[in-house]
Amino acid sequence: MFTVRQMRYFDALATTLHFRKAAEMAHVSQPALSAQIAEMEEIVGAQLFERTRKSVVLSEMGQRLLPRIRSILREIRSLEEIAAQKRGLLQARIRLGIIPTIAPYLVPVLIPILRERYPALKTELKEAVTSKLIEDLRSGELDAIVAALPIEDDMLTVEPVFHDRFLIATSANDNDVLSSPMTQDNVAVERLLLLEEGHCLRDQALAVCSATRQRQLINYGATSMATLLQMVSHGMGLTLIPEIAVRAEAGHTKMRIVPFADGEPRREIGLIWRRQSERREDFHALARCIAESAETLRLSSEELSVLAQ
Amino acid sequence: MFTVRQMRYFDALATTLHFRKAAEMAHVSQPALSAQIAEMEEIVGAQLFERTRKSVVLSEMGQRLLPRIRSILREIRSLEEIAAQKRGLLQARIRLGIIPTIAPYLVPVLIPILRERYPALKTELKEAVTSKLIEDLRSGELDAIVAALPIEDDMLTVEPVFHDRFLIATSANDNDVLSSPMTQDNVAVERLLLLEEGHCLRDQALAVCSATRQRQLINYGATSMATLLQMVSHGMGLTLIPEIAVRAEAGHTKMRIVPFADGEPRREIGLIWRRQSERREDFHALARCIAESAETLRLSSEELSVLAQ
DNA sequence: TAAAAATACTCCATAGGTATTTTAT
DNA sequence: ATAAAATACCTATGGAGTATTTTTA
Repeated sequence: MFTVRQMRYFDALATTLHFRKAAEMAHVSQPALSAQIAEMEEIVGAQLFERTRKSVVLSEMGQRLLPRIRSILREIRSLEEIAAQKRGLLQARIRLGIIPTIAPYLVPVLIPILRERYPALKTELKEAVTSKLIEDLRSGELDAIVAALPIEDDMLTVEPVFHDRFLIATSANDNDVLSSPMTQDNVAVERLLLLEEGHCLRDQALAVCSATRQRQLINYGATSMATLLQMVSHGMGLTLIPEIAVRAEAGHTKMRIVPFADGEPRREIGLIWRRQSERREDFHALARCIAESAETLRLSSEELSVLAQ
Repeated sequence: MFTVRQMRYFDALATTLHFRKAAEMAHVSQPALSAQIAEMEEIVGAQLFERTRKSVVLSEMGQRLLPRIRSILREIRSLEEIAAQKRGLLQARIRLGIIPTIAPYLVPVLIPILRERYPALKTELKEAVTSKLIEDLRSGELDAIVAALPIEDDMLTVEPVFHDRFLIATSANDNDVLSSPMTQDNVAVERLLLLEEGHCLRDQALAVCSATRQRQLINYGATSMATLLQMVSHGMGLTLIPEIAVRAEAGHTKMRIVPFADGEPRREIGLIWRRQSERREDFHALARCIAESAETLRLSSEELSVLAQ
């Protein structure tokens, strides 16, 4: 009979209706997936998918099997979670995804806290943009993710964990911000540097800085906060920096970092997991640790005044 | 995560609570099963079974997993059956178990009928005593079995298919049966030859021949109808022979075969499958073929009078 | 002809088997 | 001492990967 692996591949192919994409989703090569699908068809003695040049569609038999296989995979996932729920909180492995504008700042603080408080916990971390993380979360590749809200997904449960203020980062010899305090309206959009497409922070920055004048944008997407801030410190422009990133990034570069003069633009960071997950308690405990970690990254007014010089 | 195979082994071990027996039930060696259970425990990071010298018991984690795993295995079995239900009747593989006192006579007739009527059908046959067949049927190793009724099992559905008369077989030079026609009461129990323990026909023969005088039994169990009838034809005693066996067995041996003078003792043969099986239509079709096969094995009165000489 | 799936092949990890040891009563 | 499970060790197979061919719109 079918193996669990075969059913996973079947599910992927039924979802994508495309061998290469299904293989990608299943993290295997296309021939590996083809072989397993062929093996399944051999077993039932009938085609599961009808292939033509431009399309792959479920055969009648495939349609009959799909809901059952999905249901089995769901049950297996729930089995995994029950197995993970050892006695007690956070005693098992947790596979956590974190977006790139949080991970490098949060992780060095979070991990020691977890290690001290839950020594039996094994953490596996993955850094990727929100859309990729959500995909992996839904597929069961990850147990939970840390990302910026809002996230709307029927399959997922979202718990807000902390707020992260946006500040403005400019070159240290740039006096604009001192002469005329920056507001969300008067920020020099034509000098605004952004992360590359896909990062939620890029979109948030645009939303904050009255993105009506988007035509004037510098069309260069940095691949990480660190390179973005390198650019800023070399006088190439200015950018939004999340508060949690400041201490790590501002230390070794000559930058001026100031709050907005009007209001407090910020992003809300949440912990997200599959709705049917049986590990709610685990995730709540984890969320508390994350909130604590974020707290330690918050800047005091003394630090802020130094950075604004 | 677990493989289907591992879950099957887990189920077997949770059922038997004995590694060797579980391995037997799963048709693998004991170390193979041990290795897979160890692998599962490695995966969850906890013991699933607590082993002591005299007992294997489910751990707390094992208990938590067991119902889920059973449920997954049930779903997988149902998946198999849906897959087997190709369009149309008997188009798929059918794994059929038949008891040893039927198989050699029925199979040569049944197979050609099936091959002609359902050319797409793949049959896999297994011959074993009823208790073994029921075990394999329940475990999903077989799809259906042919055995003597009654069979009482909540998990199974029984369909009566045909009746099979019992006749008396004696050596050709044995004149007892001619001088005084045999009845179920006067049969010479002290000369009655039987199959070995485990065969239902042995018990039926005893029931037919007023088994009140069981002390006088010859304590020799033949391993098959053929050897039993060899013994009879060599004058070692007499035995009950099912009608379906007569033509095949009486041809090449010097035996006298006569009906009982009183009544018509007989066994009822049925087709049995798992209650939740989705292949009822397949099984009904198969039952019809079996009934037809049995019909062709029935003896005419002419044949009977020849055999009685 | 270009994209997609199938095929060919090689390699390695996994599961299986047999023989043997360890363990607990 | 004995029965049961674990371990050691070897083998075979299944599934993976890369490279390549076949297919069809």
